[in-house]
Amino acid sequence: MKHFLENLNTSQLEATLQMNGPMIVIAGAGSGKTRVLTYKIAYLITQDVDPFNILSLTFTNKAAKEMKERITKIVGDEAKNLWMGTFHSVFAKILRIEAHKIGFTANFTIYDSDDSQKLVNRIIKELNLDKDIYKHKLVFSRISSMKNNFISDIDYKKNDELLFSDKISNQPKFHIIYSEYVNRCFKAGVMDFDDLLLKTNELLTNYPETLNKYQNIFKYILVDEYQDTNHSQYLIVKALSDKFQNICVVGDDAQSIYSFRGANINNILNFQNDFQDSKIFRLEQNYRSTKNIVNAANSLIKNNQNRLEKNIWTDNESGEKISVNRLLTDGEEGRFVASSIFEAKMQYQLKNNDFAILYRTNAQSRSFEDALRKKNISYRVFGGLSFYQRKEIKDVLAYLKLVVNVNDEEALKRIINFPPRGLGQTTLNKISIQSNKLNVSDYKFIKDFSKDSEIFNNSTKNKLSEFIVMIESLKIKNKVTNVFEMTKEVLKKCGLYKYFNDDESIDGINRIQNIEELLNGIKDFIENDISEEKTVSAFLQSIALITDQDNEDQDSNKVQLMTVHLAKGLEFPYVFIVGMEENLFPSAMNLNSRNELEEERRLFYVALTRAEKKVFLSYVLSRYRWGKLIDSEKSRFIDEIDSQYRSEKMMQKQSFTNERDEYSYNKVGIRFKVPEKKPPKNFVKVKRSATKSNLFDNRIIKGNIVFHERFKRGVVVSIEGVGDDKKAEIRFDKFGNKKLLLRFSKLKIIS
DNA sequence: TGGCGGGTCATTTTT
DNA sequence: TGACCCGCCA
Repeated sequence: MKHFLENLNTSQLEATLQMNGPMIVIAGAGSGKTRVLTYKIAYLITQDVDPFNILSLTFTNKAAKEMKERITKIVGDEAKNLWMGTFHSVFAKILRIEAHKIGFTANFTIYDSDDSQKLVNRIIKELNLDKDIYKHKLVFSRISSMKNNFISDIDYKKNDELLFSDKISNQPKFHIIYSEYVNRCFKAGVMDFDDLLLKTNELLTNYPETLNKYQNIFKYILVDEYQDTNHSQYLIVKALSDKFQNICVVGDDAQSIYSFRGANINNILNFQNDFQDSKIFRLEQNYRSTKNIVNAANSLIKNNQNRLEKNIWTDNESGEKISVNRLLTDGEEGRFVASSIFEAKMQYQLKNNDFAILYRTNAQSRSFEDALRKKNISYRVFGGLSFYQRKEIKDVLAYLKLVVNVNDEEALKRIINFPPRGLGQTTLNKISIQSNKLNVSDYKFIKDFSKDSEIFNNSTKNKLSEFIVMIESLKIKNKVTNVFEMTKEVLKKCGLYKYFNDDESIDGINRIQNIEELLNGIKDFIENDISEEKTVSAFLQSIALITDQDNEDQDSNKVQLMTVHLAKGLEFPYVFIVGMEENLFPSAMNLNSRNELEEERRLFYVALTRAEKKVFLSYVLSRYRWGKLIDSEKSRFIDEIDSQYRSEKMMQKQSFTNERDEYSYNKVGIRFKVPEKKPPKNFVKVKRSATKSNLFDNRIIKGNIVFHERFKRGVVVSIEGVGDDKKAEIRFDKFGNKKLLLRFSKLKIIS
């Protein structure tokens, strides 16, 4: 058998074999950086480095999982012992071990940004601050940015400069919100996403022996996507690697696109100054794209001043020039893309998933969805609400969180009156005031003090005590059973199942299905997850830091629609980059400084380099934004691509003006009449989707006998509506007549 | 207590 | 345009 290292080119091999000392791998798009990272770790293991001593940090759970699998294939099960994961998940694990040192218990729960924002919002209200001046979203993002820069609420109060800038921006009370937020999280025994990094830094700074312990564990540290690390992450990496200095970071400054979340491109630009005697490796051969695409991307990124010099090249074929297309409106843009996909599919026998449509903002997806649907091309929109962010799922999880950590304020607030049990806003306000006064959590106040309190009437006292009894009994049960049984118990005992079941609307049915999906997921966790623990706590930990991007049917044959940000790290044969207009891409909000504009340009660079075979750019002359038709002009980025790598086509003015899509166009841009519009058949729309459950079969016709997961067997009485609104009235054997929206109900046609 | 309607506000978002 | 939040009213 060929040795695994023989799969590498010279520069990849050099980077892989360099074991010790600080090193940086500057890896251009498509240059095999993941390969180097995996092989490097595999190589370390074959050189007798204990996997327990290797820490490998990635930016997504998916990336970590894939990398671990690939390493396992090379070195076997030893790979299971690697410390591999996202910054957040690895340090959450460590924080649980060390929790007592920083005043937490190992059972701390984690607030997602939704929880955090709600808390900030409540604090602003409680402090009687003007919500138009203190906008909770902005306040929270400032808190987040402070934490990411390792500025605690205490540091903040001492910093005259920051306090002064708050005065100038008319938000002098910001520091009060900040510290109240921090205190409330502490009292609730929760950490938010940023805390997982901030508290890790506090731990490593304040406890030298703990720092020493982890320095000795993590003898080798590898960081992927280093260009997107923030200051907090930088400090952690720096501290942990300080003893052995075996630090390897991999990244591409040209693909740094998350500065708005605190990522600091200077981390990668300054690496060589930060780490003395570091070695630098460059991966410059691109294996992904055609010469035209690589050269076009190079010519674009040259316009950035702030970058590391490199020369990306490829041995691949020249390929076609980048096609630049001007359309009249966003509607036409949609139809243009759909027709182009349709034609290319026919002409070259391509599949739907050979195509991706990338846009700057989620709101742009609509015109493409409409057009693809009309052309009967199935597609999938990525992004949007994830499964675990859905209301009904968060409700169930809130009960589980409360069982693990009764002090979790957001969890309690979420479910104390859900399903409704007569504990409304008035009661909650009273509880808040009292618990704040006594400086205890709401739960503790209700449990220990509400009985003797004069402020509640007897009926409220009874309801409160019933609630406490319910939670306490769940806690007892939780000691002896697993998360699956617990969830079923919660659904039954807390009235959730009944509540959702009583709702017979389409939404209600959909909710029940989501909850069943959750149960399936939990069952899967119990049966298949490698960790031995099957507790509620272990389950919550496993989902707290995941998004369900990877929860999808990967190989499904659909055109993929997503933002450019989401496309990072992916590749597609044919890529449409749409909305190439000033104020949209580059975004109007990032035109105020060179740094902002350069990030937009890097974003466009990322978009271009996703493509293997061909790139289509499009821009329109006027577009609907926020309900208004506004004039647009061509993005400056188009002209920044060297003209020898692009070919501009101006569509004839009339070519895409027909709203009803009776016309299409041929290769030279002349319109022709589409023979006849057929009703959509077999298309799939998964808008803002995250589950597989939204698939539906549009072939259903009157008279079909169908099977529904919940209502079992039934006969289709009638069909009404079209597209997304298509509904079927079905006479179920056991449940009577129901009208179901086909796009939600997983109906199987029996005959 | 919760349901409706009007006013407001709009990027990107691996955790 | 549409999603979301808040406040008013039943």
